[in-house]
Amino acid sequence: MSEDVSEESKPRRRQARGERRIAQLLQAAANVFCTYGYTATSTNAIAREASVSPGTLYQYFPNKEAIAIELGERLLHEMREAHGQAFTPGNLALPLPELLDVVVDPMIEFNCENPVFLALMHGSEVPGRIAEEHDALHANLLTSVRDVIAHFAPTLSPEERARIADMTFAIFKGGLGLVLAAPEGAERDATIAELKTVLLRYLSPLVDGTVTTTPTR
Amino acid sequence: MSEDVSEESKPRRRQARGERRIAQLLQAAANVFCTYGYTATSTNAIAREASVSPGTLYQYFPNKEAIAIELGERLLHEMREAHGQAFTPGNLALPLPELLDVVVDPMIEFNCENPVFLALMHGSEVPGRIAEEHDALHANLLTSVRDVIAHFAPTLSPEERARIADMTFAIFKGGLGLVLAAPEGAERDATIAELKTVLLRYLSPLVDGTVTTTPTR
DNA sequence: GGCAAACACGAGTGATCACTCGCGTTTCTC
DNA sequence: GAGAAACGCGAGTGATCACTCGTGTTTGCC
Repeated sequence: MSEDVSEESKPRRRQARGERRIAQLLQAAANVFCTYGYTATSTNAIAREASVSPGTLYQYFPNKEAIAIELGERLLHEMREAHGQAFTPGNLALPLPELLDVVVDPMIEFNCENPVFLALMHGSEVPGRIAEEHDALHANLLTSVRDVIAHFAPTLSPEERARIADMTFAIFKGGLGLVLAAPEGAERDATIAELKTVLLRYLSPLVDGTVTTTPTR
Repeated sequence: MSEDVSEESKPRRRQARGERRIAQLLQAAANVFCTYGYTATSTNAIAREASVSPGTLYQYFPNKEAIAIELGERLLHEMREAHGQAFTPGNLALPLPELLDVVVDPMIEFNCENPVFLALMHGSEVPGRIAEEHDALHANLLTSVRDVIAHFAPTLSPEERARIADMTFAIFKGGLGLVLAAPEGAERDATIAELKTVLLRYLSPLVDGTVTTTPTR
């Protein structure tokens, strides 16, 4: 109450060693979450992966959920940085194929380098807090996609735009799973190209002014 | 060894009441698996959902995994029945839009009526046995899709066909999630129609004899 | 009706998990 | 270099879970 603290009510001073331990523990948690999922992962397993005692783990995190939350928040922060520039208004002037590159590539790269992100954000087994933040991110991304669609196809009704945005994002998520499953290298690149082909064929008719009815017939 | 049994080594005679209990327990298991996921579901919770004591549950299933396996096998069996006729050679003669209807509709209907199927087959938290059977089904479906693609686009290389089949299936899975998330009724129907539009726009160029390079430009 | 077997129960059991505590070590501050 | 505080440890604790067992009830069969 009357304390003079800058950030929180608990003025816990961290040493450099502590920060390193936290990073090490989060990295270990990411590994085991990735392999076994959140629920099936024990805190002792995280500590073991980090070559640290259970007591040490609990010096930095009050409980198991807090580990996932901190990990999720850091990933979310990185994610926002990585994709934040993708939807800048300047990119709206790009033609569709180039816009797809600009938006899809950083998203895929992020998920390739942080596979735990999908593992954490996906299951219904994750703690409520993570799910909430994921929903918020999801909603943000959907809004951006809707805006892009509104820019390319202003004549569509809001319902149709929403449906197309949902579908576009669902396609991306499905393709992202394929990309992550593919071995790195030429095969992964080909899968990424294929995903862009899908999106392009789906969205191209909108740009050309056509309505949503069946094309090429 | 020397016993005269018709089906298994344990000639356990089931009464009608027992069969009813099994169905009741599997239904209860489906409900809780759907809500909380396999790992986070306790056997006591399943018994409680079925209004039955834990001891009764273990009279019919040797362990928790066996419940999921039996449930999975029954679903897999239903699924094979539901989709078995979809890929019959006769349907190959259909034009693409009608073929899509014939294949996609029963698949979606099955998953709408058995949402636990996706829940069980999806997570990396499921017991190994379920994952194996799911992989087998997945491989079967992919082979069927590959065959259809080979029929419509015989000039493509096997690698390209495999990639396109993978992508087609990934799109379907992504769209299926959307369909299940949509409220039943007009909105769900519209989502299904949109999913078919995606698949049609993606696959149409193959039928027209075009190669995989970017279209409409 | 009477016997055997299937069915049903629910308190109990051992294992495992998230989490704690007391104590020893390292690092910071003066 | 001395005191304080952060760090580190790992055996321990209570809760929960998968699963069992002894006992009582219902059902099928003669």
